[in-house]
Amino acid sequence: MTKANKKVIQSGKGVHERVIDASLHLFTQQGYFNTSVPDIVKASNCSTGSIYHHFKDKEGIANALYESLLHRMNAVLGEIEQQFPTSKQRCRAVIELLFQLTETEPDVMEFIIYAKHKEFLPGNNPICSSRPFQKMREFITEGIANGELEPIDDMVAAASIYGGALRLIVLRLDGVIEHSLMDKLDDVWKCAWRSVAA
Amino acid sequence: MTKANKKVIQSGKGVHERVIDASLHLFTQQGYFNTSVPDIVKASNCSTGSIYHHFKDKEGIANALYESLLHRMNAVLGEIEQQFPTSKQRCRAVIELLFQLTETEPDVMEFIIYAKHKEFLPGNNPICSSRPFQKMREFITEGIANGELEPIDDMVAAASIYGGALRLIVLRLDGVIEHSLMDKLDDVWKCAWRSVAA
DNA sequence: TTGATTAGAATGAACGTTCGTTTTATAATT
DNA sequence: AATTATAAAACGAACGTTCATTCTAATCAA
Repeated sequence: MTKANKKVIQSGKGVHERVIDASLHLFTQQGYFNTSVPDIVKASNCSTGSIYHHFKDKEGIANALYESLLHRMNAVLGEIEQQFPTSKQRCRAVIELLFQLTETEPDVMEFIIYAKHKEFLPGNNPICSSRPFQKMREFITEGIANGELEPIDDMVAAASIYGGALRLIVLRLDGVIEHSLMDKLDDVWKCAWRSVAA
Repeated sequence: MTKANKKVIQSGKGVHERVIDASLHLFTQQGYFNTSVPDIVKASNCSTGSIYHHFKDKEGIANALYESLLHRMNAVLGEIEQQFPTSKQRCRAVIELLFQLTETEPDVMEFIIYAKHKEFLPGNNPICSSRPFQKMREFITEGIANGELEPIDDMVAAASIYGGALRLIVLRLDGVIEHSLMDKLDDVWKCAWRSVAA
């Protein structure tokens, strides 16, 4: 890697957790292939041998990281499913979750969005980039099945909203459009969302 | 790389062009870091020395590839600017260009979208993923400046449409949502676009 | 012949991984 | 309670491999 990446994980946690934390940070900051195992060693405050005691190989770290985030994400999605009875409420909750994540845990969000990309993780893990969106589609499909949502228009509208949320996240991360315009778009999408799901 | 990637560039072209062609294909197929220089040697039917005679290093190949695509893209955008006088027409043309590219030259499109990602190209080249979108914003800004477009609503709407186009491309590439739904979304966006830019 | 281009073997640095050892934690025995 | 025994975990130097790059010889074009 290029320059010093000072963020060193505190030593209260165990090796597994420290490596996962460090990897999430390094992989999202520099990418998988730009992050060497020695980099992870330094950032996690663990030794090489210790890491290879807990993980099969470098790819194993990435997989464990993915599992960890998927697990967390599934837990949150499960809560949403429990807490909200209707499909509309659930969809809204997922969108709000995504909005919230972009602000509170950008690393996680970037991982969710980009993890599928060929050079972010070795191998193909199509699911990992789209878990919340998969769930979203489930909600929509169920809602249509039990008559909560109208078959065509609502589906398109909801999918449109969900697409909008994704777009917002992608663009915000990429810095393609500036923040003031982004805020206006936020309003547009929220307004559209309200009209569909209110 | 892992398996044989049979696509070999024809020998009618020169070294520079063959390497660029092969790199575009390999980088978009496998990614920059998964593509070794020997891979490029095989795919381009050039020798190692020949490649290093024409390019400074591997990163130089990626940069030249980027320059090449940027050049082509600027040419097309220039034509659009010449051909269409109004901002609305120009914006529409850019979107149509993007739609068209996803079908005729998926490699180029994938490059435009993903080139900025940390692991696709070394270094940061913020411009390269967003050239058409930059131009789009120019058109919008100009349109507002000379009164062609209404300051607030049209800007948001147009940006929304352009975001939609981007979203379509991203999602189609990722296969996140299936094609039938995608077609419906296409209709939604085209309809929205018509109402704004007609 | 001379300079530019091509060729591919040689090189050295960097990487992921392994391995023998040491340390720490837990259990068993006296 | 003190000592020994056993296992798990941590360590980091060393290894083999791969990669980008260089180098020297061969080839082509003028």
